[in-house]
Amino acid sequence: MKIATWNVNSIRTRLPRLLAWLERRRPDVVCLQETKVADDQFPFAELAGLGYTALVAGQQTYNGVAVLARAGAEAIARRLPDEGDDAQRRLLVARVAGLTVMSVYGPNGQEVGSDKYAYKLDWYRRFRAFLEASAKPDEAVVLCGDLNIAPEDRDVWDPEKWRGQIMFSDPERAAFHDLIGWGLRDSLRLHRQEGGLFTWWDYRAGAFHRGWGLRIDHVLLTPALAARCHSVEIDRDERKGKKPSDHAPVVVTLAD
DNA sequence: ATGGCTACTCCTAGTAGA
Repeated sequence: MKIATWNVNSIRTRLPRLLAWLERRRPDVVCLQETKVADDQFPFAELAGLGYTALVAGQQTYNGVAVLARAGAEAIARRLPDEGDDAQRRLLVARVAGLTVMSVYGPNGQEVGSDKYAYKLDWYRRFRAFLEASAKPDEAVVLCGDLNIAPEDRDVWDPEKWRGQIMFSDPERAAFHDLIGWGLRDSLRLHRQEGGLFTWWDYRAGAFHRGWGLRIDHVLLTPALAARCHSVEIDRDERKGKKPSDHAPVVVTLAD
């Protein structure tokens, strides 16, 4: 079983690449972030053409998450419990093939010390409480998404330059480790220990070409699923070519 | 070559991303 996560940075702009990638990769479940589209404009028909049903929690212009599945899928939650109808769409929880799948788009935070940074830390506090209230570590839970946090020095192209900056500040890293502490494993680190494994590269200054990346997109697994995790791949090729997202997909393979 | 931002909007300038 293949489970993937990809921040597509607009599903409408990325649709040709997304469809080609789905045809080639054939993942069973895909968590998408930054779809940037209202639910009534989501490209359901194009995805159905490849055999995928889509659950969506979208909004116009900003944010927006989705779960694509080749099997039947049921939405469990589309926002945090304390949020209203006007909430930023950053969370979709689904039941798919006996798994609880969470597509998460963590807030960016803009700059350490800003209002958005405070929102980011508060969002993670509230998400952590939701996780604890709605799931158990001995269940089959897959937390996928663009968390906008690089957990460790080896996840950043230049740790000294990034230390204390947005996505790499100590409180953000603590928020990530607090998720791990609930009972999740960082799937990539089950298999790969080296640095330089990045999932995001800035569009500017030829960052991809120069290897200036961060690992901020993650697939976290509860122990029962970690034991079934064969491999984790970052599809760097999706960052190449015409009109790429600034994020690459991450694909996890689980034994059946 | 993997290339020097991109995508959005009550759209041509301002905001957000990370």
